[in-house]
Amino acid sequence: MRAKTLKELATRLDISITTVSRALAGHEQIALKTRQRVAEAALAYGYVPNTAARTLVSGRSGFVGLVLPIRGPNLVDSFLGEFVTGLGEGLVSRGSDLILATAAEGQSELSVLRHVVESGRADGVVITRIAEIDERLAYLSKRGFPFVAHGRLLDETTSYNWLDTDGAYAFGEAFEMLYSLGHRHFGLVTISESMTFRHLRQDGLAQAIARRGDRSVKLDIATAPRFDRGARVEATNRMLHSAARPTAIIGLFDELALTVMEEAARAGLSIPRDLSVIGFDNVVASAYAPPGLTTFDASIRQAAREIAEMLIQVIEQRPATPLTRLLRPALVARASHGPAPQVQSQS
Amino acid sequence: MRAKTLKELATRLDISITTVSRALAGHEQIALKTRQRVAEAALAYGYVPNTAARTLVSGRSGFVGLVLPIRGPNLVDSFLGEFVTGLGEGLVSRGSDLILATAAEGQSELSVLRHVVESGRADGVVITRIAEIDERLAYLSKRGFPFVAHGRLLDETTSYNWLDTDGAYAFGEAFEMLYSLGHRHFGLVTISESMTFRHLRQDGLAQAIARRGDRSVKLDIATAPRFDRGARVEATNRMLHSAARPTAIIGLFDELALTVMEEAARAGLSIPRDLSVIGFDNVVASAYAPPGLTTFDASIRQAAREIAEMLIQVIEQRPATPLTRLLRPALVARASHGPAPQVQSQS
DNA sequence: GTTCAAACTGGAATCGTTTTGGGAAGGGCG
DNA sequence: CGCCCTTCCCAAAACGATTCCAGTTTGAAC
Repeated sequence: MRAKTLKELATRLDISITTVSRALAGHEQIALKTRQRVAEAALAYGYVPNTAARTLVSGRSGFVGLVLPIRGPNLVDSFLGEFVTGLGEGLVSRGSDLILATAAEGQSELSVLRHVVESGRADGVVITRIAEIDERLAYLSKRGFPFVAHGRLLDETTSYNWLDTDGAYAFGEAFEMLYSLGHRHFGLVTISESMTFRHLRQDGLAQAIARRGDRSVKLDIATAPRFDRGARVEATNRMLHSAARPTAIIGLFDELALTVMEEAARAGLSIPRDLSVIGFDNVVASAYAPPGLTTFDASIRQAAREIAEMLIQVIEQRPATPLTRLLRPALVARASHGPAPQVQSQS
Repeated sequence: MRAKTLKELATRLDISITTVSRALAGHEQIALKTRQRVAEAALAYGYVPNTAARTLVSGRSGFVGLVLPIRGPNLVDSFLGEFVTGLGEGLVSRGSDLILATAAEGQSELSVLRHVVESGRADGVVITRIAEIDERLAYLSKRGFPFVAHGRLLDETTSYNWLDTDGAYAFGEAFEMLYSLGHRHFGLVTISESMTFRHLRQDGLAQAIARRGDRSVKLDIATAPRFDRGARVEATNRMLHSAARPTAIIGLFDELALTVMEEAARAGLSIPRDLSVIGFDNVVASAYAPPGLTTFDASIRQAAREIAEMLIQVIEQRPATPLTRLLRPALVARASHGPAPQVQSQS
């Protein structure tokens, strides 16, 4: 069965192609009666305009691209799953669809991005997990191609469209809450890659500690590569089994905090009695991992939905000044934090 | 910056458009020297063919569509995350990309599918989670549009391309293993939706029980809607706290089994001492949930990769007889199963 | 009955690529 | 030197929708 064309529909209606096209587009200049007649016929005949032809002439593809970031064991982890869900929701309401482009083995993410852009497959793209020096961002900016970044550069002079969740704020809050619960010895489980969100969050924590000005506060840091689960577990355990174990551990994001909880349980520690754990993101799994992870809600899905809307706006209106949006994450107090245990080695 | 066209490239090279097009496509009839010259120039100039134009004339979009199934709280759950990952991997190696189409609020999955198909956005589609009476399958078959189903109908007379994991086999094996460990009282946590995989797995279990012919074997079934976590937890707890609790519980898929483990832990039961739990799918999380879920490896990612390859084959070659592939899932023995506890009410 | 604007419709060009059906150089052979 | 056969290249016609620039009708006004 061949696809139905505008021409066929026009022949059936004994009307010119032009008129049919206009009628379907709802132009005022076409008589209302004609428009209705055409609309009915199109529906009955099952006509759907050919995307390629439309794209070719209009220059709009109706697609938004997302290049899947460099892979872990799973390209689509819990974060990305929620993110994609939100994007999809945000886009569908505006009539766009999502292209998921994957980098092949040994192919750089940038080259995939470049291909998506240059081939006109998409009208705009979303990039996530911004690195300190982000070549994707640089390329898109220079190219003048519509995009919205989830996250932002440290350098505030470059201007582009972004949406971010205020990690510095959250980590400051986390410290304050734990401090007021009596904690003085903190642990941070983080990643070795230089993503900007890592810096923002860590700086937020460091600044909060500095603000407090209490010399008795100690901070241990455990680092492991983003996708190396083995190394992460090992780093976590080194921290958990060190002579002076922190009484509160903060994970750079939920996955790390969840690992801490698992390993702590394995080591026979009771949470939150022996150890407080706090994460960031509020991934779905965080609610179910016993005893329930206290975390900050980055409302990933909602954020992605907003990103989709921003991007549509950028595509359609090309605003002169960049759109930026900083979301303030809310604390989700579950059961993984509590007062600091009385430790002998400390006052 | 406007996109680069073939014409511009041809002008630069002082060669006709035709020749450039052919040279890039690697036609034999173009002198090797010319081909190389063109290839170099294209690279240097940064030329990338326009997808829309190419699609229009060739009738191939280079896209494969996946309509996201009816939503739970998350469109992209752990299963779908792995599935999408595999699809992406399988497609990229063949030069295709993935379109993720989402159904808008109140829009049926079928209508989205129909739109994707009729508008020529995709050359083929993948459908997953087949229902007993599946209108998507019916539509695509009738329309003669290339597709591959993940899962299959119960009725074996309809013919189409599918790949499935042998759930009946797995559930039979699960029973046999547990039976030989002394279990006689079984529980099954399942869903209320009539997906075919549910029937296949349940039937596999029922048949294995029947084959054994031991009248002392008992099977309790707890049912809850697929996406209603509250109901699922409740159903699980009814089973766990019933007067005669099963000694072994099988989850229709990992997520259900994981819930059983969580609730069992909450109820103070020790796994596998007090209760054996077995799942199906081998989702990533199953390895990390304490004490490690024994499950069957549906190798979702690998399966999706194969589906991608099958679909490409269907698109390119339109084979006369449908491609079908039944994968045999392997048991992944972790720590959630063991010998049946000595219960007083049983021998 | 003519004129003119308003209301509606149509022809043809356009988007960037692939492909069909030739056509012009170059070289070997008689 | 002329003929034919390769080898290499090109002009033009698709593909299906949008849109510019007119062209035709209709109906009211004079």
